Amino acid sequence: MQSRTSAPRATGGRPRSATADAAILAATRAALVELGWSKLTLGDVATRAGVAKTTLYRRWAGKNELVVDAVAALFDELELPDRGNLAADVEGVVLQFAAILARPEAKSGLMSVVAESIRDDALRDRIRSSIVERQKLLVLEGRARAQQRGELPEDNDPEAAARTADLIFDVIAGAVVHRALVSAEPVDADWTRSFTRLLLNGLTASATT
Amino acid sequence: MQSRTSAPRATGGRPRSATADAAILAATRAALVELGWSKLTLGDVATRAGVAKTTLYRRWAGKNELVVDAVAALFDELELPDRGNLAADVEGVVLQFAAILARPEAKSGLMSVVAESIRDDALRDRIRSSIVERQKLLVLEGRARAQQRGELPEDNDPEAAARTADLIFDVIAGAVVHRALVSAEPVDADWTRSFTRLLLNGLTASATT
Amino acid sequence: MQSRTSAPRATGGRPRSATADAAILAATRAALVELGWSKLTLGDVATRAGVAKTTLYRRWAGKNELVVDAVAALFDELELPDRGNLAADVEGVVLQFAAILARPEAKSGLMSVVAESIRDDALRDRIRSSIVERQKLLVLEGRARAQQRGELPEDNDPEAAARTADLIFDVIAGAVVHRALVSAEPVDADWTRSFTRLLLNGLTASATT
Amino acid sequence: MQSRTSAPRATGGRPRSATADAAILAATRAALVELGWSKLTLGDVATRAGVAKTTLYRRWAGKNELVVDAVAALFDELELPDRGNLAADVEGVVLQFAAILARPEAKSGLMSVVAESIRDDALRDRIRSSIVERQKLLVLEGRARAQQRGELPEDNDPEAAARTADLIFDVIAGAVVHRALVSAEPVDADWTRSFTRLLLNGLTASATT
DNA sequence: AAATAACCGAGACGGTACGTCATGTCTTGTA
DNA sequence: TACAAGACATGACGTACCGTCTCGGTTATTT
Repeated sequence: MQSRTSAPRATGGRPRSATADAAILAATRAALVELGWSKLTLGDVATRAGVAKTTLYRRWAGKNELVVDAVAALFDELELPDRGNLAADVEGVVLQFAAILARPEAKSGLMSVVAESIRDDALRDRIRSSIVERQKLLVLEGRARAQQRGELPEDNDPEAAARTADLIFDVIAGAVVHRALVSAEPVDADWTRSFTRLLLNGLTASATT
Repeated sequence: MQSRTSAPRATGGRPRSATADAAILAATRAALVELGWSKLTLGDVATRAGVAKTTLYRRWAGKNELVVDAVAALFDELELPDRGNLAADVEGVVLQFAAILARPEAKSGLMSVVAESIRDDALRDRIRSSIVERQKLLVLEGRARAQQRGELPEDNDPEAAARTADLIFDVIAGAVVHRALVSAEPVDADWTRSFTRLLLNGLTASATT
Repeated sequence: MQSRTSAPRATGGRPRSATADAAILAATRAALVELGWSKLTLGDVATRAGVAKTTLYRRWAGKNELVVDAVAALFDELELPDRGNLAADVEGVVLQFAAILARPEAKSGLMSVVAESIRDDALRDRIRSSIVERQKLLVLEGRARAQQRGELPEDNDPEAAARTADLIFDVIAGAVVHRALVSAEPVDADWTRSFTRLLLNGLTASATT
Repeated sequence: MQSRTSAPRATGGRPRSATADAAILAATRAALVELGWSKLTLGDVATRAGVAKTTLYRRWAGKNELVVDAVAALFDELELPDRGNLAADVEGVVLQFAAILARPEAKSGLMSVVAESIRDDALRDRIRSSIVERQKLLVLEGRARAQQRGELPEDNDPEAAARTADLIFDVIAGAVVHRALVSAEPVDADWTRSFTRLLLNGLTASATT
């Protein structure tokens, strides 16, 4: 969502085309759907967006950064409406997450940038800040809401609470991604219900153990 | 683990060098460590292996297939020694899996080929048969062992049992991979214990629900 | 002498390097001398010229076209100074032609492109327009001059005159090339005088026959 | 016409297949017609001849030598029947030579091997002995016959006679080849008659000059 | 209004890797 | 020992993209 050069133009000169960014990101997603990550070329994206290749390089450092931004936009729609109880909230976020993962532009792009991020710390940070943290916030928000409802106990030890939140996040995100992209099976209502039951039972039982 | 052309040479002609395969896979892993997936080139692998590029293309269709085979070999060492009880068994396999994922050749390779497999069904099958199914067998084996010990009830409904096994597998593999590669946090004894407690509590509680 | 894309760039974009063409053709001739046609590679020419291989392919379709242009440049120096009489003119052009053929870059290149042109009409046209026609013009010019001097009769039948010119041209060019490249004997003053006497005697005698 | 290893097999072992040589040369000519010199590959020739590539390399050093032999066989049929007078003899040999040059296997092969021979003395000797000298003999034979008939004077100076024969040979062969392969015009009866008149008039006039 | 400055399109540039092909050598098993 | 089959190391092929650069031209702000 953020162009490479975060600092706004200091002084005079022609301002950057406002529409170009959106066109480029849309073109990137379209190219991801048609070609997939590995066949996607920046020249092709530029052509699709009706933009010169140089314009593209002026705003993003490379393919990775561009695709992160293009995919991150898909996660803007993630939110956590209050469905009344913790189980329903979890099922809601799982299904929402799965719905995004089902879209081919997310499928093709997400795993590829994660793969690249393994050897590129800057890219990992970019992914974390624009995609992962946004998901994690939902977990924290859901827990706070459940604590307000009395479904979960208050945090006595903040550090332990953070560790638990990380664990839960890895379990949710990991399981859904693995189901959707590795096992390539649908994340449907049945699976979601079973998974949620497993997770919440584990949580409440662990809390008392 | 398996070259592209599985059928052995029918008739005459010089047989394929037996040592070449191993040299190529080793060179591929070395290149993965040094360069990562995206910078790895087949020409470089050929040079490292002391082999002609054509020899490489004669045996694998491309980079993806080669890397799958090279990475799959890492998972050969996965096994499930009987540690006496279910929790210990789960912790054992999680740590073992995490140990493999911690190796840079696995890190770089695994996610990349999974990302590519999204648009390539043949590749997905190859990954499934040579990597994923091998992991899943451990889950099934662990469950059978736990049932023998009386830690888990016998399967009444085989179909439901299969669904549950799939769920557990996605949760274990997904959580470990997400922790290790996305969150980039260590899968240490602490985390493993917490995760295992969550999983097993969830399982036993869900079974009675 | 002429790059593949004769039309100059219509609109914007970086202009083609002006010096590249000359550098490439010179490098081609140097490589012809050192390596000969069959060992000459475009990659090597590109390296010698300090130019990328793609630049080379952007301007010429392949080895044949490049070598034709490189060799054709050698024939730019062909001219027909007025030596006062027909015999001297013929001897002059024969010796000039032979001097070019004696240069190793011409030797290696000319026969090879002619050989290739047998199966490639476009190449034949290229050779004709940039090499052969230039030689033929000298024959026509020499005849016109001889007619002005009264050494040859005026043309009554233009068509017959054209046929005769073609014949003379094939005889001169063919004999010189065959002597120089097939027989591999020197085209020196003696041979040239004998050949010219044979040709001119044949011409004048035939005209009256 | 001659395999590389002229010495017959000295001792035991499986004898060379007698039919293989002929099959290979025929396959070479067929490939020349279909593909031309530059696209012809030894592997393809071997396949066409139903022969292993190694067999081919055992008998010829490479593409050049093979093609020379294959093309040379075409010139076996050159002969000089006595047509009664010198002009008819010359026209006969010109037309015969042109008929061979009109065959696509000769067109494609001859110029190419000549081009290669420029940088390869061994190849030049091979061409000379198996192709060029055979043509030159016809010139000498024709002259002897004309001298017997009284159409040409006897040789007083043998060295001068040899020089003249060389000149005539270069003129005939060069003109015909240039007409056929460079100008790409037909060597028909008209052209042959004109050329012969030019040549013989030049010869007789020069002799008296 | 003029000058300045950064943007824009187009496209050529030096490179790198691709996947294929041909060369000439070698290793098999069969005759 | 020669043969057919075919794998092998080597290295050129022509193509596609990479990321950079050089153009001529186009907006904006600053003087």
